[in-house]
Parts: sequence; structure tokens; C-alpha cells
Amino acid sequence: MQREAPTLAHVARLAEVSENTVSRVIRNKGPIAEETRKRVIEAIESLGYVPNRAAGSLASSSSLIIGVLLPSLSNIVFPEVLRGIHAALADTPYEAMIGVTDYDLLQEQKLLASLLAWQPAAIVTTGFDHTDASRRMLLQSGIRVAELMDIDDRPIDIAVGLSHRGAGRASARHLAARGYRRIGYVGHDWAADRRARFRYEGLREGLQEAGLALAGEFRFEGGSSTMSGREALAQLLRDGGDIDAVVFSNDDMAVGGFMHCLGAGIAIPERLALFGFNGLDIGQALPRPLSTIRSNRFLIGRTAAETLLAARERPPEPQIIDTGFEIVEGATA
Amino acid sequence: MQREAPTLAHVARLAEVSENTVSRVIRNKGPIAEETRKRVIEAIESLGYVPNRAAGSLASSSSLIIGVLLPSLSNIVFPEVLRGIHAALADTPYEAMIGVTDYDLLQEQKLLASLLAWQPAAIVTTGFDHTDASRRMLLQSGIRVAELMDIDDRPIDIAVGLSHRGAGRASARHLAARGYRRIGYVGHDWAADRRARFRYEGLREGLQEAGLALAGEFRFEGGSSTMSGREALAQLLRDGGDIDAVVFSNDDMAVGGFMHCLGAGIAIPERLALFGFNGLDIGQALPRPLSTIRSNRFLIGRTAAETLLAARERPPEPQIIDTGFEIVEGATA
DNA sequence: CAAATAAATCTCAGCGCTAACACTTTTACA
DNA sequence: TGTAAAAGTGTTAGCGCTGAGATTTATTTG
Repeated sequence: MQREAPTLAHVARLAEVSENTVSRVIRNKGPIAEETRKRVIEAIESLGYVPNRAAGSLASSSSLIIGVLLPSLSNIVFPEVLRGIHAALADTPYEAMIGVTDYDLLQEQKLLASLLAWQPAAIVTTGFDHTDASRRMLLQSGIRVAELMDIDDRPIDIAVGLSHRGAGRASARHLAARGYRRIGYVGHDWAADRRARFRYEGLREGLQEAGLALAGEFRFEGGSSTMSGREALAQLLRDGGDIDAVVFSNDDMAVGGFMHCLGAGIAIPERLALFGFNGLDIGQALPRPLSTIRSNRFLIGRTAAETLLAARERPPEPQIIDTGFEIVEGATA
Repeated sequence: MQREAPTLAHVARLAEVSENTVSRVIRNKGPIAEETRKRVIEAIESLGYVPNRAAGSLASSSSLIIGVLLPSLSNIVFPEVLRGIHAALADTPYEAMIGVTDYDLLQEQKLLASLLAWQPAAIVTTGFDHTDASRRMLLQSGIRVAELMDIDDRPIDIAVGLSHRGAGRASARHLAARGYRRIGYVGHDWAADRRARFRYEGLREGLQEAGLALAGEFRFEGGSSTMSGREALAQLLRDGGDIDAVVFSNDDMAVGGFMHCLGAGIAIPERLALFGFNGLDIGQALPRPLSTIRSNRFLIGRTAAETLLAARERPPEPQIIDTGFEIVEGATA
């Protein structure tokens, strides 16, 4: 059917230069006479030549792949990080190769081995939790490694994200400053989501600093979702005493809580204030925009990819890049 | 620092067999004595050997990569498709390599060339719209190609998705059967999103069959989002005459419409019925679950990947796999 | 104008693996 | 017991590209 794909050799023959010269034109490396370059490019275009990346990787023992390990794609947060990564790679020859770990460290380890087999230029992963084997692989590979989302620990190479503990404290301060005194918490299962736990701990610290204590809490057993937020808030209000504000583990849960209040006729924020985390669009489209904390996911992804590509070598000391967070005032707290 | 990564040769030496034998153990191909296999596996594990995929691809001129081209990651629909693809690849040695086209066919073409340079085992892309060059590349590559989401046209190899025209008709029938007579439409810019246009056309056809006509429409100039749905419905109601039901181009828009109604005190569905498309979680978490059509995105991704991996060769005739759709009754229409 | 330098190009040996086939040993079966 | 087939393993030749260094040509400089 289709005749053999053209190779460097074909281009070289057509342009009447050596293969190596063609290779140099393609990679824009080394001195090339303008006239030669033109001839080579013409040959490439007339043949429709596309370089074989596998051969290139093998010969140079490095590839144009950035390995990306994400815990999930169901949570919109990670696609947004991925979007940031893609934005940074858009005008480069690099490609992202993605693995989804389902919050499972062993799965992460397996995928990591699989990614490293491509000799990627860098690895982007999430959080600081890795198996010993994963950590060893990352250390030994010598390639650049970014650990995203969190900055409350010491990274292997670089960490890009925000202080979740700090974000938790900030929510406490915000609510305390607004005069809320009986503050509850609604969360999801944080066995997998360590960052949610950090925010919770930050929240408690923040409350304590304000001379307050958590007035009630309910943790849904399972992942976060709008539905579970709705049920969890209902549950908290059923069990608990009188509460004038609720901090949710994230916006998905908070939106669910909002829905519960709408259904149950609870005035927001007069009878109950709601506070989320992430700053998702959906929260801002509610009849009253959700009070929350914006976590800059896109920026995290983009910054990580840009930083990794900026230097091939790891810095002598692990580096932490704080992409920060902002309180979104909203109208629910 | 880290000593050289072990290669096949190292494993072979340690296990006292030829490289080829090791290769056959790894790929599980050809007859191997049980005792030899054990020795080889031991050697592999003791060295921590990880095969170099670039070398493998080069030698076999085929790779374990599935190239995936998605128009966007902002719209939750595509991460869900991707999740389906990953689910299908999870227990295989294949990896997904992703490109994001931003609904730009030229960008798609560029990314496609870039993906083909890895000699992927298959390509997954979206819709039937491609540049001529893209189409040529896909045809000539000879590898398996899946075109996702839509099935209202003739695919290159296989199409997996649903009939958007059919979904549009179904919404019309549903609303007509419920006694709604003055039905409006709220959509987004469909220059990029051809499927939204198909649904719109299906809707008009469906209405006509029921002896009705569109009672008003408003198309927001820009992408779909909760915010734009909210504004667009407000606009439609301001402009339009009396309308008793609105079909939105998708659930994001519809949720926005719901929010507008909440704010404006419009009773749903008594004064105004709302109907979406996609069946997103958020729609079901509203105080009244959204009436909509479920589009089975996860299934589309999974089915596509499974089908592609099931056979290395294209079938003689292009194949269409209808993953169908279901009306989600909800409580808004 | 020769020597020194820079610019442009070429030659050649792999990178680590797999495909194809050759070879040896074992097993099956008449 | 002989022979054919199957099982198990080895040998060899690349896959298409890049890196290092050699070689040629053009340019500068004393």
C-alpha cells in the first residue's frame, strides 16, 4: 500500500548532503550554510519526511518525552494541571506521556518504571508520597523531577504548588475575621488525598490561633463529589449542634453543600456560611458565588513544565516554587 | 553518580543465555524452558533492568504508544474520554501520548505528525474534521485509527460515539411528549464544536416532526461554560417571547441556566423547563436533577481503546460503534 | 602569501533492541 | 529404532538516528 516512510538517508540523497547534515538542520544544531539548509528543508518537505523519534532517542539516549503521573482524571483539578503542562510544551518539541495512578502508590511505581523505559527528559508527579522503589528510581535516573501541588515537604528536585496547611489556616482566619464562631468541617476520605488532610490540620491550627475550636465535623467515606458534599452536609447538620459556617474539603463538596441548603431552605450565608477550596468555575456560577481559595492549578502545571525545561540539570539543592493561593471573597461566607 | 543503566546484554550475561533469549522472555514470545525463564527473571530483578523502549521500537518499527488527540482538557467531557482510554490500557504495556488541539485543525495536523514520529500502534482522535494533510497521514500510516464522539459520518477506520443528530431529535421528542410547545434553544459558538451544531439540527428536525418549531434561540459567542449558560438564558428570556422550555447545547450551559432561574425566581419546570446534554454529575446534584441525555464518555474512550488493541489490522470496511445515549429523566423537564 | 582560524561538511561507529533464520536437543510416533 | 516435528536456544544483521572527530573549504591575519 503506502510505500516505505522516507528516512534521513532519503532526504540526504535528495538534497545531496550527508545524513548528518540533515540531522543538524532538523535539530538546528551546529553551523549550516543558509543555502544548504534551504535545500535540505525543500527535500524534507517534498518527501514529507518525519523523523523517527525512537531512533533519535536511542542514538542520543534521551527523548523529548515528559512523563506525567497524575492520581486521577475525574477530579477536574488534574486535567487543569495537565492543561498547564501542555501549554508550556505547546511550542517545544516535547510531548507529555501520561500515567494515571488512581491514588495508588504501587500503581505509580509501576507506571514510573514504564515511563522511565522511554528515557524521558523529565518526570512530573504529584505530592511527596512515593514508594521507596519509586523514590530510588527517580533519584537514580538523574533526570529532572517535579513534584506538584504541595510544598510542605522536601522535594527530590523541585516542588511546585502551594502550602495546603497554609490554605487551611487562611480559611480559618477568614471566617474568624468575619465573625463566625461555630465553624464545622465537611470532608471526604483523605487516605488517598493527603493534601485535604493538610488543609484540615491547617484549619484546626488557624481556629486555635483565633481562640476557636472545630464545632463539628463529618467526613464522607469515599471520594469527593458534589453528591457526597450534599449528603455530608445534611448529615453534619442532622448530627451536630448549632453551626454558623462550614469549611469543605474542596469546592466540589462545597457546591454539593450549597445544593443541600437550597433544597432545605437554609439561608446562605445568614444561617450558614460556606467555604470551599480550589476556586472552580462552578462555584463562581452559583446564585451566590462561593467563598473559597483559588489554587492556581493551571499555573502549577505550566510553571513546573517551564522550570523543568529551563535546565537539564538538577539544582544542587531541592527547589520549592510557591504558586500561592488567593482568597476568593465570594458571597457565601 | 548512578552507574550505567543495565541493558539486555547485562541481563544475558548474568543469566548465561543469549540476548535474544532474554528478549523473548520479556516479550513472552516464543518457547522458553521454564527453568531458563526463571533464571532470566531473576537476573532482571537483581539488576533492576528496565527495557529501553526506544531501542525496542526502533528494532521492531512499532511502539507501544497510543497517540491521543483531544480538542480540549477544559471541558470535563474529554478528560472522561481519556479516563476510559486509560482504563482500557491499564493492564497492557501500552501508553497514551496526548496532544491537545484547542479545536484547531492545523494544530491537530502538527500534533499528528509529531505523534506519528513515535510510530504509535494506533491513533485516537476526535470527530471527522481533519485537514487533508492529516487525513492523508492517517490513511498512509496504515495504523489503526479511531475517530471518537460522533458517528454521523464515514470514518477512516473506526468511529466510536453516538449520533448527535439523534440525540437532538430525542430531546425534541422528549419535550414534545411532555406537552411543552414553546421550546427555545441556548447554545454556544459551534464553529469549533460541530457536534453541538448536529444536536441543534437534530432538535429542529425533531420539533418539526412533532409539528413544532423553535420558539426562540440565543447563541453565546464563545465556548460553553456555566457562566455563559447563565448569561445566555437571561438574554434569551429578555429578547424572546414566551417560552416554556429551553434546550441547552450541553449540561454546562444548562447548569448556568438553572442558576439564572434560581436567581431570577423562575420556577423549574413549572414556568420554564430545562434540558441539557451530557449527563454530567453536576447536573444531577442540582436541587432538582437536570433532565438531560447521558453521553457515555468513559465508555467511548474505553471501547475505542479496546477495539483498537483487539486487532492490529484495519477492517476491510470502516466500522461504526454506537455507544448510544440515554435520556436522563431528571426533574427539570 | 602562508599560516592560523573559523565555517561547513563528511565519515563512521554505535545506541539497545528485535526479526529472521540457523542450529541443537528433545519428544512423538510409526 | 529411525525419522519427523517441536522445543529451546544462538547467531547475525540491521532498525534510523546522533555524537565525536576527521576532513575540506572559506576567511582572516601577520
